[in-house]
Amino acid sequence: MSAPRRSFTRDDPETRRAALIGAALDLMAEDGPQAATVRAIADAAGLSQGMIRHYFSTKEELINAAYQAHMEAQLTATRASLPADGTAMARLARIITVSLTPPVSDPRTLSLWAAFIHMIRRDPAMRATHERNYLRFRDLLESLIVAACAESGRPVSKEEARRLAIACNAVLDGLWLEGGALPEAFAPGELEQIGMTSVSAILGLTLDCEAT
Amino acid sequence: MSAPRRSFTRDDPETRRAALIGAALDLMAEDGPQAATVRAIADAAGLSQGMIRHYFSTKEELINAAYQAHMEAQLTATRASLPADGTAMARLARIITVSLTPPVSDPRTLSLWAAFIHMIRRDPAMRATHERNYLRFRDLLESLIVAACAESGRPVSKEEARRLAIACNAVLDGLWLEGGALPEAFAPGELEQIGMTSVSAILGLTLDCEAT
DNA sequence: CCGCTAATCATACGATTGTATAATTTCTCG
DNA sequence: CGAGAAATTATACAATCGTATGATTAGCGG
Repeated sequence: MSAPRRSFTRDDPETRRAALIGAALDLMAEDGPQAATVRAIADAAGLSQGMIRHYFSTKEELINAAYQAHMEAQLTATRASLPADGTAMARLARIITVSLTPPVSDPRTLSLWAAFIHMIRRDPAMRATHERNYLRFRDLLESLIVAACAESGRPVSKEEARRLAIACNAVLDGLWLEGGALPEAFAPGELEQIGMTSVSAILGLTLDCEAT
Repeated sequence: MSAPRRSFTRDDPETRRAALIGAALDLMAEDGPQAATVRAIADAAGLSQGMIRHYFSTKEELINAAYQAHMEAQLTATRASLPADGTAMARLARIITVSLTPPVSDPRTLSLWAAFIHMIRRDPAMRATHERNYLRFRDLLESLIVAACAESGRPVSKEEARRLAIACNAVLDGLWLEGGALPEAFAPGELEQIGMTSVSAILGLTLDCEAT
């Protein structure tokens, strides 16, 4: 006589995949990549460990899907937060704020990014995903920069736009990195303010910190 | 009748520790933290796996020592590359170049940093090591900024110096990160040039790219 | 309402992990 | 030059890893 097998309900494959992906991301963000074992992931998703290989042909495939989902969500959230109307300057200011506040900028996101770096370096598919999303964000930033500069009567050349986008992106990345690694080393709002004035200085503009 | 045990020579404890640390760093940089198993580390160091627990009370202690050694080496190398004489502006320009070229800025270093980041978050000892080294570099940068600004007749307040140091450090970190993650996405010397002009813009100075 | 299919659970398996311990070799010192 | 201490190797061990497989149950079509 053995213990009864626990009951369960069937669910949509898409829902199950999303649950597994979410659990994997949570574990990697919280305790690093080595914490995301098949048992821990299944447990966190409230499923048995067999489900991972039922919905993904291998654990690595699940991790790849998780990375893709994470990057997609970040970029989509950033895009959605930008006001459709208003000045280009306001939109530029807004993307700076969004990039330097949770959920884009926080220890969890930084930890997650670090967890994926090695896979990015080795796996060509993940590398392609990374490059695509990085360039998409930088292009978005570059378009905002070009528009903001034009708005204030300072048109920039193509090469200059590229350099400015790389520079401003670096400021955001650097502040994002430092804020994520040492959250309490900075006063609330300090990183956003520094980001705002630094981008202003680099572009030769005056961004309003109050801009939404 | 069994195979003869392989011969060995005794060595200085410091040399052995350095060999194990170096092997651990190599493995983590190349294939990620999960590749740095006790067997792989000992193998790469040309020793048997027992040596790890003979020289370190646990594997985690070895990893901590490796992180400390890595950070120390980076900061020391950066410091050593700065000219003792010359203008403060030249020294500032120099630290930008050093921070954005190998061996400080390359995929290996980025990979290594990523491997350590989640340990930094969880382990208080590693967190302290990180915070100490990060602030030491930022203080160095800040002192150079203050000196360079004073040199050009623009004294800065204490609070302004802190903000400028954070901003310039962010530029360097961001370019370091992007260059490490996508090395071939940038032309040779491009990141250094962008770093130089960005820092110049943030500080309101004119740094010479030719400065040694 | 019943049986069939597939989703789900449970468990097993070999490989690998960090750690512990025993067996050996090297070197130092009287 | 020979014995004792320390360094080093080799092996064992329990835990855990990703994967594989078989048993069971939920939900749907007849």
